[in-house]
Amino acid sequence: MSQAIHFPNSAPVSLGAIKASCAACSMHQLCLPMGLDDADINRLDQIIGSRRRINRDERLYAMGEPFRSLYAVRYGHFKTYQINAAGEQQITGFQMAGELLGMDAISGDRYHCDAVALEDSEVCEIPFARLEELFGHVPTLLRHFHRIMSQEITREQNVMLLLGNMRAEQRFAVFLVNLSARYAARGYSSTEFGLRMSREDIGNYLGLTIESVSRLLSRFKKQGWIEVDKREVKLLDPVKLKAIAAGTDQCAPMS
Amino acid sequence: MSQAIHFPNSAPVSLGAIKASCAACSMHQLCLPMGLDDADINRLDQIIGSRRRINRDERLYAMGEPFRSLYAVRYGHFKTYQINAAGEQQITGFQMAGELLGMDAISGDRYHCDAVALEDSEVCEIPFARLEELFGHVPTLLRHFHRIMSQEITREQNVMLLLGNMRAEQRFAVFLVNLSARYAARGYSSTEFGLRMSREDIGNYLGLTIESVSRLLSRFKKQGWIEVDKREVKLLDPVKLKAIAAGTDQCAPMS
DNA sequence: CGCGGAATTGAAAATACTCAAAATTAGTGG
DNA sequence: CCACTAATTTTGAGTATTTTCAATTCCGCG
Repeated sequence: MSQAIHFPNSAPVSLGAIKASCAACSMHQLCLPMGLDDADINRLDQIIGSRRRINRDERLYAMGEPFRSLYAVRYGHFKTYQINAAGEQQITGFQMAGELLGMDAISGDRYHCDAVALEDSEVCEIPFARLEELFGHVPTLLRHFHRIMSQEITREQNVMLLLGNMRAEQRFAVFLVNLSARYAARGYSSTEFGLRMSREDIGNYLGLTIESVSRLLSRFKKQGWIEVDKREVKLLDPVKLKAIAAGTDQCAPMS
Repeated sequence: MSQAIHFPNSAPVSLGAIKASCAACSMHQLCLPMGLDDADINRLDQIIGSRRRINRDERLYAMGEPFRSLYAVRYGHFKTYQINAAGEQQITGFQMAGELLGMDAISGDRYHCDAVALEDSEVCEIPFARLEELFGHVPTLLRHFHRIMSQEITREQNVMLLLGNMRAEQRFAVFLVNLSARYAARGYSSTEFGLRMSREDIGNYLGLTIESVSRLLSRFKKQGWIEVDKREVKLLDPVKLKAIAAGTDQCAPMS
């Protein structure tokens, strides 16, 4: 935890000023440069700031800080959460490599949530003012940026559906299936992965208590749908899990 | 309810091809043209399609339909909702004059939810392809568009917080206070307004049953916080309601 | 006047929460 | 590498909030 302290005025120099390169990045098919030709990728590269390393439990940005940059996750995992007046906290998402952070800040010039690394991670800083300049010259980039923002809107609508209409079992199945699909898209196993977040984080995200999450995990294990060892998870019956997640599962849920 | 029937293939011709005019629209300070100078408003006017009248219970667009246009509400109210594989429905928002519909469709070229009028309403059609062209010429417009999308993201994050962390009483207070603020911003009374949506819609939006909403309404009335007559609501103690909504209310909630 | 959708109210039931304690795991320093 | 401590997770029992089911009531409209 020694690096949990913030140095608001110190430049992010952990790795020197290593420029990020979209062209060379393994995530460029999922991230902002998706669909750009080489020339345009180079233009994007030129505006992208340095990489920045964020250690586990460190904050990338905090609610209320002035907004200057979006961040693309290079590797590692983040969580973003909101806190209201009463101190109630809601995790609004878990982000992994290739995903963009900070889009909720554009409207108010300040970040609207906190972003914290779940493990040692690295991000590319994307100064938003320069990105806006580039939009005028690279229409493809602008179009793709709109898609990404729109995707974030639909992602959140799906979470609203989850929180508003689903019971605990279904919520948890949706959570597992969603992680599975995202790892698959990144070339990782869709059936075996480590949960980067605590049970508490999962519960907060799903609108459940930590105890409920723990019970769910035990029950899914007992049913033979998953295997769990600490934070390592193995999906033994992905079809069943998908059915539960979709709400099309026939079998009555039992204790 | 005679208008509850849908005419999917009938052209929206109710008012002929009346062009919308942002400059003359009372909502232009809240809507897309916010902050544009007269010259730029004119350019926007030129691309904006005809007004379109949508009667109560009619659909403006349906999930899966190809996306071509955003819509700005001129007057009236809409609800947008999502349906998943199992037929579970979640209302993702209620939109009123000056608000934009369809931003969730940009990512996939198809609308991701249904939009239905809660009362006889009118929208301006904004062909998205032409709007994109205009972005290249009117940076102020582009910047404002990004703000609007970003605002939608934060709005949804707030709903996530509501659905994930709040009990029924607080959810309902948030709902009332939010409507109040939005009417105030439009020059209407912040303490007296009609609910355009059914109890069922409210419940669906807030992740509660219709019975719970009804009980909440009765309880708030009994406490002297509001007056209710059918769908007309009067906020008698806005301070108290705001405190409950913020979660900073001191008094223990009682039955 | 009567029908039908919408809303209210009551009682019973269920799901998930709270509180409490035990077990496991991770982190730290010797 | 081990021991110790703190943090996280699991499990159990009892409780509370909200849902479900059922029965009215209210209202708009033909």
